[in-house]
Amino acid sequence: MSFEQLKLKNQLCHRLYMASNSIARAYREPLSDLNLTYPQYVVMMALWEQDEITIAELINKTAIDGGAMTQILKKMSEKSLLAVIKDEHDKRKRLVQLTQHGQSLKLKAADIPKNILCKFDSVDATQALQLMQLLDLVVNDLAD
Amino acid sequence: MSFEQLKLKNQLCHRLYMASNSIARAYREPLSDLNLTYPQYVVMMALWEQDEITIAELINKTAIDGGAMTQILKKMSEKSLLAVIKDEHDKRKRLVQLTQHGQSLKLKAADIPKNILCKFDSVDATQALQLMQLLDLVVNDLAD
DNA sequence: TTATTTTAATTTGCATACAAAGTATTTGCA
DNA sequence: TGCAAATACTTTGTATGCAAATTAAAATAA
Repeated sequence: MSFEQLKLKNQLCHRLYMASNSIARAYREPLSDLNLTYPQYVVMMALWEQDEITIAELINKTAIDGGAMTQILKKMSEKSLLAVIKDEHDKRKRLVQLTQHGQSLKLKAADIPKNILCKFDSVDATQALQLMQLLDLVVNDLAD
Repeated sequence: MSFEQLKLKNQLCHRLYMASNSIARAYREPLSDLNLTYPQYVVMMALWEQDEITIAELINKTAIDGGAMTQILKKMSEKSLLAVIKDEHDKRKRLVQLTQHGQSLKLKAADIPKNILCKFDSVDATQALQLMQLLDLVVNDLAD
């Protein structure tokens, strides 16, 4: 039996694994200038879009695991990028708030997406969009 | 300034991050029956295709990090799925060899791909193929 | 109101990623 | 031949990703 379905070349998941790792690796260098890891950068992007949201909302926006989020926020807090403050209305919740420093970093980050995209010689804008749409289908089908 | 390029909805990388995590999570349950993690399953698939290859070749096929590979092989060796043996021709190299148990697991794994694919209600075979081709472009563009 | 359930976070233990440093061999070149 | 450079791995330290257990507080039911 050939077991075609078990060959690596036919594995969508393995492609995603490689692509996700490759692209995250590509971000490492530009992000190291900002002293951010990729998940930390994702948190920053979420907060630049909407500041002062609960941890649960941040988890929802970023799809970062809750247990990891606690650690990530702790480290980012130590770097004075943000502060985690209590929600007076609901003491179970905590709000995440960018510091001045965290807000100002947005300007320095503005060029990063362009610097990553220029590494794609074989993928044009149309294909990138198509790729994102297909990935959305995958994520939605696997949600819950 | 709107900084459209920094919004999460426009990030290819974040899509890949979510999709890769989602699909790896989907594999957890079926793989737990085989007592395998996803990266371990990738190693098994590589070895089912070609047994008795060097660690370097295994790293090349799977795109798993070298440092991680050492640990993964150690755990898999402890589970008697494979053995890491010396290459007599080049003492720097080590060969990875499936055990009988490791080989026989292929039969039990044969149904896994089908069980994952059936979770995709919105992605047909054509789209899955297209997605894999686009991911290959991304990986190739980012290689080295 | 009190007990039960649900929600929001944190903690813990295990398994990778990854960069960088270290070790053992082998190659290649002067 | 002898030694620097390249290879093949392993080790170490940091940062997640994830499931499961735990803690605290709010919501809901009896």
